[in-house]
Amino acid sequence: MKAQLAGNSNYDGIRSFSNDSELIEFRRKEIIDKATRVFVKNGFHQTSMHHLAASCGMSIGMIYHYIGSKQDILYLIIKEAVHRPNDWQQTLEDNLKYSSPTEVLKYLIRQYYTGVDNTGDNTLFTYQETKNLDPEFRKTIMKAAAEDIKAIEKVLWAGVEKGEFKIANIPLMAHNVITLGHLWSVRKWFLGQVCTIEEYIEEQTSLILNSILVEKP
Amino acid sequence: MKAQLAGNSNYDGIRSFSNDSELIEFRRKEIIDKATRVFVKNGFHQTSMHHLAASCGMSIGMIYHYIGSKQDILYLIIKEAVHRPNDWQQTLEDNLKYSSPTEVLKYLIRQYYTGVDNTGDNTLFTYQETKNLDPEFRKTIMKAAAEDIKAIEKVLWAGVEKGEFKIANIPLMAHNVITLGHLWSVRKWFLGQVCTIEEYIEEQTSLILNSILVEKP
Amino acid sequence: MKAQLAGNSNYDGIRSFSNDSELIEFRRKEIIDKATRVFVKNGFHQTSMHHLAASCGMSIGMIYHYIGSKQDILYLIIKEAVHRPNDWQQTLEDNLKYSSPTEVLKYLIRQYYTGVDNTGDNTLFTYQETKNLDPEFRKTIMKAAAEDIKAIEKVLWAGVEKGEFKIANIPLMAHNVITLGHLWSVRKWFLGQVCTIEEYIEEQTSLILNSILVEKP
Amino acid sequence: MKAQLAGNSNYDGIRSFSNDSELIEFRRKEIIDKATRVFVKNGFHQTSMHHLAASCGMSIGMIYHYIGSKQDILYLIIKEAVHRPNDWQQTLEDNLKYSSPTEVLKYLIRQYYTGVDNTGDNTLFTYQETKNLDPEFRKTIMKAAAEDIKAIEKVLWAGVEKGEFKIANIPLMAHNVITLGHLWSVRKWFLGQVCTIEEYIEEQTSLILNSILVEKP
DNA sequence: CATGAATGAGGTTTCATTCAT
DNA sequence: TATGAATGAAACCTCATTCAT
Repeated sequence: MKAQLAGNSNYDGIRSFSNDSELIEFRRKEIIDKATRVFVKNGFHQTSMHHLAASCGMSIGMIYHYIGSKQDILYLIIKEAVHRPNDWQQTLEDNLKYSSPTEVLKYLIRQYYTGVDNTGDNTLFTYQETKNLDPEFRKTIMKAAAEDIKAIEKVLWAGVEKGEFKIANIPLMAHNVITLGHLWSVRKWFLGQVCTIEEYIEEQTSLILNSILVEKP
Repeated sequence: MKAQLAGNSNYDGIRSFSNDSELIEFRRKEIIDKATRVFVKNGFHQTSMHHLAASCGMSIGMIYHYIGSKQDILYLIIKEAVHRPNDWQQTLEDNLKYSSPTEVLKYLIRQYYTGVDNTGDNTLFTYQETKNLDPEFRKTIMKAAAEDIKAIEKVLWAGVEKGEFKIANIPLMAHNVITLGHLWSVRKWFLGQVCTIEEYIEEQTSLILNSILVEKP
Repeated sequence: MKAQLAGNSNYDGIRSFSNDSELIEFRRKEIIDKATRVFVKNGFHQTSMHHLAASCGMSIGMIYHYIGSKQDILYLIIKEAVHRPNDWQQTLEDNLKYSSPTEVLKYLIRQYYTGVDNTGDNTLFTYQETKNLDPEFRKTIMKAAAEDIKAIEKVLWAGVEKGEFKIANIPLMAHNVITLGHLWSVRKWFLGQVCTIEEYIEEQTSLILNSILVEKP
Repeated sequence: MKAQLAGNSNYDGIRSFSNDSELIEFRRKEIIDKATRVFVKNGFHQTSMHHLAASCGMSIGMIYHYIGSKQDILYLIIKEAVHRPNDWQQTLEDNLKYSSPTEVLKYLIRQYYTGVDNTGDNTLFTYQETKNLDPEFRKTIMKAAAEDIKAIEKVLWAGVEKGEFKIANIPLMAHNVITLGHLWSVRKWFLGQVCTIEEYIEEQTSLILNSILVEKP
């Protein structure tokens, strides 16, 4: 394994001084995980790299071996938060073949809301800090967010076509499905007092279905 | 030995160097109004006092005559944003005497959502920056937010008692009423593409009513 | 004198946070003067802003009120070093009307070399640090340097036209006139041991005249 | 208690971790050659060891096996640049026995200037970076530079003694011979536009001879 | 009352050098 | 012998706040 223009490589669009992509991925995961916790707790701007390094149990220099800038960390955190719940999109098509849109929607809501609950405060963080990203990064994030909504729209369309749903504004309703999930994270400080995540999923599912089902339950 | 440390009074919990409370209120309003616009546009941390002073058409020194710190400005902005839509709370009791809960709820939703729309990006700002407040300030803000929900709960209770509504979890539903209003501000970047504020109010009103009305429309 | 978009102004192509152009000029002169001495002594990269501020008897923040970056200081120093000896260019045309090119050339050499001697180590500094400038700045400096040579070319041309001089390559000879002046500064560590500036001027003048005069002295 | 601190020998005044002097010399040559190119292009301070290692096709650790510090590399580069054109000094004595001082001087100028042209930007680099050396190193370099001038002085003296030359200040004239050679490198950006190295040698040779020859050509 | 020049601690980031592998 | 991950001091620069005028 020769020359390779050592150092100053570029992994996943973000500068690194290592060429060992496995190590990069490993260290970045470490950094992102810790940074998420610290940033969510104290805020992005309030957390200094000094403090972050201490929290990571790394030296400052080490962080900058695997990451280009503080901004990049923010980007990676938000990107992960936005992309993680997307896994369900892949199985969506399959599900629609074998189950009724109503069942698929119920299933998706449960999957997505559970995902949001599991990511802890990441979703809240995304809501709060996306605006601090460079425009280019912000665009990427918003596109990813729009895709979530697109996926829900597909299910709603399927339901309308099969005569199960009646919906005035499909994109708006899809948006409601997604953002009512986010709200669990954003307003946990209040909602946690009035219900569990299970109850929340139940209630919000019925809120939505009540509004779109042709044959009311 | 001088008589007294000149200025340095305390108005509304925030330091000022003036003793003329009318002037303090006047200047603070000026500052808050301009600061809201600038902070919402550029973010709290990204805006320097230098930039803020320029945007206010004031000197830095002048701002510090009427305000104790940059944090104080943030607090005053958020306090205003949270309190402004609360006006409707006062007329709520009266309305319930003369109209059906359904009508009152419809009216409140329209009032509240229109208020959110009018405050521009303030609601979004509050979502993003509340965490930057000192804990003491943050508590005050969250209490005010909880009061909004309490007010909606009253209407829902009234509806349940009169047999118009059937609601599994009243606080959760009240929360939905309020936060679906906030979403218009927080997700305007997406929602603005699929509907107007009028349509949004209509759709969300029917979403909620569909779910709670005993006699479906 | 109203608004004026306080702060963050731009004076002479370089950022400043003051709007008082007289003060800017005064402070910048202070900074440049001290910085020249320190940079010449210790080198540009070896001198920290901390050290520079101490040498200026200012705080770091104060320097950054009147200057955009460390680079800007370098630029201003070099610009001054290049522009200062240029004063003679203006009187050049007049001189050529009333005196013989030979006399004018003698006079110019004396003026220019004396100027170089007076600027102390600035010329040396310019030779050493121009490459550290941003390309844009470097271009400006090199253009200014080329103008010096152009001015000397004029005199040589006049001499050739009047039949006083015979020169194979005028730009090269003009270049020699200028750079032999610079050499006094660049190699003072050696030349200072073998002659005074007066003798240097005398010897180099005769070196040049010997080579170009049609009637050898 | 280990036998000896492994490696850590000292070759040519500069630390190395190897004891194989042939290998040291081989590696150092590699390093110096590449470093010269990179430092000349980007500047000493602007080039990181990271970048240098990449340019050398070596690891950082390997460089530090054969060299004590970044400074040491600078010293070795400059030392080489100063010493390389010195080869002619050895044949100088012989030449003076069989040829006239005028011919020897002509020959030396051609040799020296051609040498400067061949070393590319090394001479310029030496001009710019010598000051960055530690005082001790700098002294060594300046002594070597003074020797060049001494060598030229010998030829001039010989010419004066034989009645071929008439020179007011021999060290100054010797200095001119050398530094007019350096100028080709330092001011190539300008001179390259007005003549070739061949023309430059011709013109400068006649500039000098015109001034010192007793019998003008 | 009003100004904005001045401060300097603390922010992010770089990079020469070391050392475990 | 050879590597490059890891370190952390120190660099440049920002900005909330003060205070003399």
